[in-house]
Amino acid sequence: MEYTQQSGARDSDAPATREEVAEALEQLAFLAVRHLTNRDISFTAASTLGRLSREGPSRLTALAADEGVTQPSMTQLIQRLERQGLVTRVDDPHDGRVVLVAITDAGRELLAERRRGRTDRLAELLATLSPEDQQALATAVRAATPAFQRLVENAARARRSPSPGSTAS
Amino acid sequence: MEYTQQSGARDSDAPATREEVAEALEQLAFLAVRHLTNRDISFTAASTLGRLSREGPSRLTALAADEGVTQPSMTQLIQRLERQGLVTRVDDPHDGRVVLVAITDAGRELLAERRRGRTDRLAELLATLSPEDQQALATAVRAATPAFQRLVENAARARRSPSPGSTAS
DNA sequence: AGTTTTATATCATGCCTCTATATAGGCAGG
DNA sequence: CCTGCCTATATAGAGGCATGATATAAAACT
Repeated sequence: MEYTQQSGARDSDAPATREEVAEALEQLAFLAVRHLTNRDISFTAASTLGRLSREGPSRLTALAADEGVTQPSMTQLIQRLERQGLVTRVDDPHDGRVVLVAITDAGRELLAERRRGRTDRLAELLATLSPEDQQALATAVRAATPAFQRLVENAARARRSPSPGSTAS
Repeated sequence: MEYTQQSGARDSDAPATREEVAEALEQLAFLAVRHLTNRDISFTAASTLGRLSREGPSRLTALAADEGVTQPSMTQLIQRLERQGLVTRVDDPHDGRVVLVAITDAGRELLAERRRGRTDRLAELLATLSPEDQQALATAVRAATPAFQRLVENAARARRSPSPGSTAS
């Protein structure tokens, strides 16, 4: 419908190119991993805990599929988390093969703690910027959030049912 | 990097708060780690290769300090990278203790390949958005880039000389 | 010359993931 | 019922990636 914009020409007033967006995201990934990462548990561990927190008790295989790791990896991860008291495992009375994994209060507390830590560090970083820069970031974030939410949603969907051409290198 | 559901609709005319910016950056970071990460080599390995590419041959201890890992970790990492042909080690004629690590052509090619892969995946993701959303994201990225560059710069500086209150949880 | 500092290597350990394979419960067909 | 298949989870073995403690050798400093 409203595709009046898409011309082939690219002058200095043109919108950011795809490469530009890619560059920004790469820098952000770098920033995130370098300055926002806790080293207490792994990324997959934290992501799994978050999922258990949001979605409730789940099967091992479901978790493995959602997190994009193999089932044995998830078994080991859950064993470690259980050893740390962050999750518990309950047998499913309806199916003797199934183990349901649930987050514990300690697990929730760890999530909250990590979240606080990240937000605090981010606040420290933002505080190093001039008010104008802070304002610019805030405005850009507001403008981008709706589109970005959809992007994240699509990314999650794409992961659940990957298209044939997208092989992770 | 777990993000809980944004509860409560946000007043669309209110300015973005620091928490809002933090939230958005966290989500963005999550997306980047989750959907833009290659699993061929580790983050530290990729980051080290990138540094060697940008800054030329370096000492082991300098690399370890810059990447925030211990010297033995860097020694092992460099050994692996050398085994893979991505870096070479040269003795420093001026100092018999020193080993200078340099990236090889294969290393540069790997970096370029990873970059292409990320950009391609990002292009796939962006293509799932409406033209309006793509436009909104591109504009926001362009507007945020200068401030974000300074944020990254400050973050790197903060890492080199950490302030007393910022302990990684 | 002797001590200390610097640069790197080695060792033992633990996390995290993989592939391949094993066990065990559930479900059908005969 | 029991044989065979599918599904859910566990185990074994291997490798990458990080750690702390310690060793070795070269340089620097008394």
